[in-house]
Amino acid sequence: MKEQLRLAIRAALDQCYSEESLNSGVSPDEIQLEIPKNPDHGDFSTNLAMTLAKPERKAPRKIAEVLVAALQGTPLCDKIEIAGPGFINFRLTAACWYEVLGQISTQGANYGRSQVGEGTKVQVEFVSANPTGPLHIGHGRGAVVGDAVASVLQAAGFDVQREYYVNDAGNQVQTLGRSILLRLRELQGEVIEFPEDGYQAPYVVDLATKLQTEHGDLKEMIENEAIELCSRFGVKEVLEWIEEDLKTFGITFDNWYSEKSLYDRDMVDQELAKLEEKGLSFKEDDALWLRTTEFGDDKDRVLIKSDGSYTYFASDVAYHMEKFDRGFNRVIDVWGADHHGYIPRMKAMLTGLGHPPEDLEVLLIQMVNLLRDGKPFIMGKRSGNFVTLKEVIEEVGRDACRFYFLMRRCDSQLDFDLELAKQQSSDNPVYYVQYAHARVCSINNNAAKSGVALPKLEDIDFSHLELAEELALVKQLARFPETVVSAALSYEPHRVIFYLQELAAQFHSYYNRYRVLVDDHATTQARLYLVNSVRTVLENALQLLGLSAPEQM
RNA sequence: GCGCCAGUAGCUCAGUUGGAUAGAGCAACGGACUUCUAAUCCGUAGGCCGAGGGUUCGAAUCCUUCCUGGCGCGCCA
Repeated sequence: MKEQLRLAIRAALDQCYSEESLNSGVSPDEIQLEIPKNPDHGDFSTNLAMTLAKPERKAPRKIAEVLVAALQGTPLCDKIEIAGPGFINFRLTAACWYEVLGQISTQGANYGRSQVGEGTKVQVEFVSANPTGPLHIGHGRGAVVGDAVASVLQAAGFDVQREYYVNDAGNQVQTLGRSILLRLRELQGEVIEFPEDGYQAPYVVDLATKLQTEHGDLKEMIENEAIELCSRFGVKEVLEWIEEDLKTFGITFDNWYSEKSLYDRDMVDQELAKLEEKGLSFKEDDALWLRTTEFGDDKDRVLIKSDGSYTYFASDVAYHMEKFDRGFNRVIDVWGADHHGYIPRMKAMLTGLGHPPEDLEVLLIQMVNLLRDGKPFIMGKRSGNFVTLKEVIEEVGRDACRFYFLMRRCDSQLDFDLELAKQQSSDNPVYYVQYAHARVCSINNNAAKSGVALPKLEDIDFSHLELAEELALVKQLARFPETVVSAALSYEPHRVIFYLQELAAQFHSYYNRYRVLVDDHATTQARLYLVNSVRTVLENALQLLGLSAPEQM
């Protein structure tokens, strides 16, 4: 709808130039068309005349007059007006709007999908929590946002892969192994002194218990081998927990990428060699450094320490280089905001390799402050005092939890109060939206009971949808596809949440004021058709965000 | 000290990427169920968009200097 109008405006502009009623010849790449806040200003509005004022050296309103004259006779519009400092306001014909209902019906579950991504290969890497303990609430936020960003990109026509990077090679994994081994000895009656920096949480004891039944007491093994076995066992077990928790949260990955496999395949050395070849790294004080300062970082960074071991950064560099080797045009990383200091060095690395820095987009997820009755929980894996994601989902519910995380922009902090989330669950916005969907289903049931079948497009007489509220609903439905596109291009899935709330509000209001099933058959059919279009869009949007669309509540 | 993010109604947050009179939910107050589900709707009230300066036809939005809160600044992961 918007695009058709845009084409008409461009044609009019060209016409003005060929008639020499305008002379600058300036043709903007994209004609800005916005939906005015004030409905009196029409369905769409453009500032074109104002942007042309300078090159044309004429008053904006004069230019607008010329453009409007050229636009007369377009079948799309009822009314074209010049307003304010030089806006041109368009009101589209009702017939034009009702075409949207036809589109929704023919496209069904695909309504809202588009091809603006043109199949560009995008990878979204998210969660990627260390496999040393269960996911907590902060991971949950990153998980939901990453998943929703991936979904929204898919809907906009990008070719998306979801990946989880498993840090199964570092010191943390060693620490987990040592912790398990100590707990194992403790189980066998030894008195041990558990170190400060070990994992103190009770789940480590669970892991030790399970290991004992599967592998025995490990008394025959030498210490290093025992730790290695404990590490591998722990990582495997914890990853299963993580995968399971994410699954109950509705999240699955296309690929689990092991850091250890990078070393096993010698990838780290190979990628580092490429950097050396390009003169991007250098040796100093027995260590190997990456020259990131040349590309905007404030310090050069160590890849290989003077003792010969690799830094975490080394495998990260290799990992990201390999992402592009795998053919992704764009790579999106979802990180906790506490890692923001790593962005400059990662971008520097890519720039050095000749990639534009925009090829890597890092979404920073701000912290979640978990509260209960207004009191903060102290988080921290080692202290053992944390609430797992699993517990939160069980307590608050999957849909409410996802909705809550998606409601705010990811770069603002979030207070998550468990008691509040539960207490407010009856007027939690997620139920508000889902209720709208359930209500349409209920109308359908009642229609069926009184023998009214769901009408087909060709049976509808749209002249029976003459109420202002009905037209407004159709306009809101028409906005869904562009909402998805803007959410995708800006990596902001919360836009879809706000869209859903607006659509549900409009529907509830309409529902309260008018009846769908009335005596007049033609009106009933038209309204039934309209509310089912609403239902389709609600369902598509909910599904896009991994939320359920219940038929009754 | 340097850097990143945030600061909008009493609270939690939106604000179409620079547009017209700054919006919603919760909380407060007043109304609406013999009619398709009241998990709903209608109405009232609530603002120095953290502060100052700048950019232009036009700023909550852009540039700058401060203030407040959070998070980073290792040959840790």
